[in-house]
Formats: sequence, structure tokens, C-alpha cells
Amino acid sequence: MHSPPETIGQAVRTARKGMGLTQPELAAAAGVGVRFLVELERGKPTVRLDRMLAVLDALGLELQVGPRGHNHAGPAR
Amino acid sequence: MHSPPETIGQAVRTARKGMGLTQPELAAAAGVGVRFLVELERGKPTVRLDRMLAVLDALGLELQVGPRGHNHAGPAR
DNA sequence: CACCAAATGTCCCGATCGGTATATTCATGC
DNA sequence: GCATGAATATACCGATCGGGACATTTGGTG
Repeated sequence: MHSPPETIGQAVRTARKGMGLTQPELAAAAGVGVRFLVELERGKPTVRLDRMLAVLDALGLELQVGPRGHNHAGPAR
Repeated sequence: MHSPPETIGQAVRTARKGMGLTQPELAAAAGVGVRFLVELERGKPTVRLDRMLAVLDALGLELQVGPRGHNHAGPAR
């Protein structure tokens, strides 16, 4: 539960399903390719920040920077 | 107040200075190029996630995902 | 003026990303 | 158990872009 890409990916997936969206739907909404979304959710560490932000934005999520070990409650449950 | 790249960049710069590091020093510590660090701090939106995480890690910072408009106190203010 | 930190331009290699077809996984129904 | 359909994962290709190193320039300061 740090900020490894895998965690972000899971948060994305959880949020996406929470909104009842499929990968193609979210990908379209975020303006990215489905392939990218798949890899993002699977925790690919080398994704581009802007595309990731686009996805998070489409999900109503946001990135925050904070000191390590300062996690809050589950964001997207 | 979202999570635009510029915000992250500023957080990085502030934290770096707070630790009394120069860009080359932090870049070396994070295992990235100086060029990258400069662009990251300046808010380049297309940086790669893994490199950004490496820098944040070197600074003792962490990336978190949360609902929009849920920013906490500045990390290294 | 010299010095230090920072920003920028160029060159070049390598990796990412997008679209599609295909495989694989999953859940559900018969 | 097996079939059916949907969602998701992977491979290929080509085009684009990131980022490392170097040198240079700019800006601030003693």
C-alpha cells in the first residue's frame, strides 16, 4: 500500500468497476488506448504520467504527494 | 488544486531544497538524469512514472491516489 | 570577474502507445 | 460438464516521444 504502480493500477480497476465501466469505455472516456489501460491496471511502471492522470481524472481520482507511510482510508472502494 | 504535474514538480523541488540537495545530487541518488529532474520539477506532464517514483522515493515521498479535492497539508512546505 | 545552481538545445537509442485479431479467463445458463 | 457471451490480456507493427550525456547560456551572489 505504498505507491507502487501495482497499487495505482488496482485503485484504477476498483474505481472503474465501481462505476460499472469496461476497459474500452473508460479508455475512450480518458482518451487513451485500451492497451494502455490494461497495462496501467496491471501495474506497468513505465507508463506516462499524463496518460495516467487522464485516466484518474476520468475516474474522479487524483494524485497526491505525501510523506511515506501516510496512507489514508481506502480511496476508491 | 488537482494533481497537475506542476504541483508534483514543486513538491519535488521544495523537498529537494529542504534536504539541501542540488539537482545533480538528487538525480544521482534517484538514479535518473539531471535533465529528467529539471523537467520533472518544471512540471513536464509526459514523464515516466517509474522515474518519477524513483525521485520521490529518494526524497522519502510517496504517491497516493485519492478522490479529487482531498489534499492534505503540504508535505515539505 | 569567478563561481554555483539551474535551464535548454541537440543527438540518438530505446521504449511506449495505439489499433486489431486472437487467446484466455470468468461467470452464467442449459 | 459443456457451451455461450462478455470482459480482459497479449502479440505485432509502426510512429512518436522520453531521457541520458554534453556543452552552453542564463541568473544570482560574493
